[in-house]
Amino acid sequence: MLKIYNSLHREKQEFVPIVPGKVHIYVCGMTVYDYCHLGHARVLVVFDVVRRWLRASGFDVTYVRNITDIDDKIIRRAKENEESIGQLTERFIRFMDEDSAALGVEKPDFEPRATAYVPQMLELIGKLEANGLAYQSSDGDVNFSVRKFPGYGRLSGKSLDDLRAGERVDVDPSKRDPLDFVLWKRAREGEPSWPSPWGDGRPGWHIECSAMSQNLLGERFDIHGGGQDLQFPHHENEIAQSEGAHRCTFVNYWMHNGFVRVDDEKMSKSLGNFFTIRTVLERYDAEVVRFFIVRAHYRSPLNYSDKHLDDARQALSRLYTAIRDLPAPSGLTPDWSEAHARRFRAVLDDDFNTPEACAVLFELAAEVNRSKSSALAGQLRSLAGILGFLQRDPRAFLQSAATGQNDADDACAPEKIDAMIAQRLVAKKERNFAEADRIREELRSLGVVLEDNAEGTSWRRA
RNA sequence: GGCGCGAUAGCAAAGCGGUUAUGCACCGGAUUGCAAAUCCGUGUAGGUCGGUUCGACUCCGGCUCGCGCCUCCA
Repeated sequence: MLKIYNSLHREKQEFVPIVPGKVHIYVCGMTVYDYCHLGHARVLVVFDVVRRWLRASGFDVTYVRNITDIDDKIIRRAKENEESIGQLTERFIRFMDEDSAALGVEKPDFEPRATAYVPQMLELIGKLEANGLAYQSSDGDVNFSVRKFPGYGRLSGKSLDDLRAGERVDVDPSKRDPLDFVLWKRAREGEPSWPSPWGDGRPGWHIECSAMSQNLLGERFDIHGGGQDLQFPHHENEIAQSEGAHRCTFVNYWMHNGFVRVDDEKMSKSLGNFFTIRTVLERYDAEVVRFFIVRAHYRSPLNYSDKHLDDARQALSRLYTAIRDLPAPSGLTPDWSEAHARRFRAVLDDDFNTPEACAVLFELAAEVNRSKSSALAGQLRSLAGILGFLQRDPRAFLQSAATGQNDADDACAPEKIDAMIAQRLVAKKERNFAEADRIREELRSLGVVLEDNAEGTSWRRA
């Protein structure tokens, strides 16, 4: 029985899908005007794991992750770059696809783009107006009237009056309440716009997700996810819009992943302390980055540093080492009756406890090392596969370049390493251990570790 | 100011009212020509002050410190 921590109720709840056997998930994706950073990597990976686990649990999952391809920052960036909005967004969508593929994140079933759903947004705004929840202000924008929606603030645990007291932005005098948010922005010179009953303009940010989720998943669906920073105001506003228009519960389970931090501060664009995924991938294996993310609980903060990634690499190496010399094809289905698999299932069913699931994998790895059992090695591989790792050829992983190293570097090329191993073997046969050790030390200084065993000598990168 | 989250060993990170988390690092032993890998084993915890309890890292309260949201943000 799966339990999910529901942000809406601040407690773990038994997961009951709306339609038995089916799960509909919507996750807020990226605004595509720049490279994805590690914070984005975390949302991508966290909900990829959620999706994989639901599927492994037998659910038929429909997973939607949207793309915001029109907003203030996109317009500004395109102007700065002197390119069209389409050129800018297409490029960063491609980069996002590359980054997520590298991290082992499966493509969502649907990746709706905001610009393709403007008619649906207008329809939704029309409903809100008809329900007395939207009004056009004197400056032409259409706003949502938060005071008219009784449940406003429930998800974020805020009351309108508390929010008011903490007001930190200049009040827009055209709004009836300072917290009213824009549904439709009137057209401005030099900005893209669409025709609408309220005049030419473009959509506000929040209305996108309400329109796209409704069109792809229905007026009510199972799980809505996103980063913690979207809880307020974005998700609060989505609830107000969707429930205000349809008069029914919008989402049953709200899930929010914790932030990635740098030096105990949130990694964000505004703070300028972010690392892009591709920068990190220049120095670390993508699977290591994924493992680093999965090893922490999705709701906890995750501190980024080279040291932590080095640690993750060592840990993942242990798992790959366990299956290195045993025939364990990838792509197997776990034997769910086996003890480790049962524990693995139990901990993931408890609000996706991936750190505990990793602990189970390490215990299983120790068992594999003791027993040399191919069946257990296959079990290890198939369980790890559910979390999206341990599917590569173990040698390929262990011999892949570690931090700051490069396969193209002559001294580190595999052929060169093999040649030196052959030389060392000759020295060993002649019982010239001084020479054998010298060669081993030379490789060691190049970051290559030799391991002698019954079958011969194998190597890996430190 | 309002609302919320957290404080676990050298580092990272979980569960749990009493019995080994786990990984990295470290130490001892086995193994090895010596190593590495692996196995066996030891050690290192639970911010602070109280309370509940036969018993608390785990529940409750105060305090201290840190973080987040309240403005765009995954």
